[in-house]
Amino acid sequence: MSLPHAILTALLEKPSSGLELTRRFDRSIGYFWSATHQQIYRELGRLEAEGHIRALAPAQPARGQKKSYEVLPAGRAELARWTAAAQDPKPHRDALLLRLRAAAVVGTAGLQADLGRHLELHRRQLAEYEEIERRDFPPGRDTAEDRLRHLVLRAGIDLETFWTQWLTQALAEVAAMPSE
Amino acid sequence: MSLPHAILTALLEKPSSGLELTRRFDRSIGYFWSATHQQIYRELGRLEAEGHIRALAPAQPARGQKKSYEVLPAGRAELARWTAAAQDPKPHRDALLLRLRAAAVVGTAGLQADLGRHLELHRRQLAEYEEIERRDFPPGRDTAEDRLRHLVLRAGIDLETFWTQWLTQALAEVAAMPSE
DNA sequence: CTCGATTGTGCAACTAGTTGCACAAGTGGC
DNA sequence: GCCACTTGTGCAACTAGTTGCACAATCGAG
Repeated sequence: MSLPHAILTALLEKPSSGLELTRRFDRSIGYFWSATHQQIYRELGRLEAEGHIRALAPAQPARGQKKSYEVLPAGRAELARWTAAAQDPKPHRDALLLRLRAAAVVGTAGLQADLGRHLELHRRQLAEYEEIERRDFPPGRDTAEDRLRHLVLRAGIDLETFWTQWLTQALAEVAAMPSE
Repeated sequence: MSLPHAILTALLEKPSSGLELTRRFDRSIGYFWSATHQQIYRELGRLEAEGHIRALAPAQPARGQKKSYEVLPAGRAELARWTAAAQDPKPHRDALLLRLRAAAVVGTAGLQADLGRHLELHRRQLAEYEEIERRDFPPGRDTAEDRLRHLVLRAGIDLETFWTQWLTQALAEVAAMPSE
């Protein structure tokens, strides 16, 4: 139940419209929370109904027009409450690890190509995060907020680094046992 | 849509009853796929209806009794098909990273305790995986299946290692900015 | 000026996973 | 003998996330 809180965080960092939020969720926010535009619009509606956010009146109201939202005090309070509350980690599920384990039983035929594709995807993601790091966290800036945000980005970078290494090794293993 | 395939993999490794599966999902299978007993029973029913698995007749049939399942050829074929099929990685969501990012905006008050709790949980999980590694993968054994399964376990170990390190660092950062 | 592509917003239906409960059968203590 | 506890199985309702579609406004090319 964290999508509303992800949206509150994003809106506190910068008031945005649904589409702007969608873009930010695809970019930097994506490394700890992802959401489609449909989810986001639905949730914006709920948050507004609950009085946690409100739409900023556009210059000339018209249909099909950008609506920007800002967080109300009640929304900020809810986010602070949620952030401080104890929460159990969600169990993880990783289809790729499962497939490798399955391959130990039914054979590795056909697996290699997709492992390579995943490796490439993770490499690209890693490059993107490193680009964000260069742009948003140049050496020198050192406020408390920056250090926290940088720490979160580092998690994204280190995880992608791990996956590229692991997939490289997995590919080598699978290549060494042709189709079994 | 991978729970059925997780169950097929587990049953191929060793035919089991619903409860035995539940236990195995809580233990070693848990590091790449988790499921509750309710999910497992529901899915066993579906897999049986589809002709992918079948119940082994118990010695003396009675209600409320263990039913063991084994995989049929159709089930094995379906698992092989799924393993080889290209699949896009699922977007990840991590509430803890989100909370840290939120804390950069609304303050870190109250966060420290839960970070410590998570660190402890990951330490324990790590210890458990390392125990499994010692027990199931002693040096020397080297079949193809073993190498694949060991690789999967290594992913679990390395990820837990990463999280313990990251959380240690996060705790240090948060401690250095008291309540903000 | 107009038609097709893009931008921006949104509903509806579906799927997967979670939570809460129920109930039968066996097991150990008193 | 019976009551509380554990084991094993399962249904039903709910929640979160995904997929598929729709439709208005705007913008750029011919």
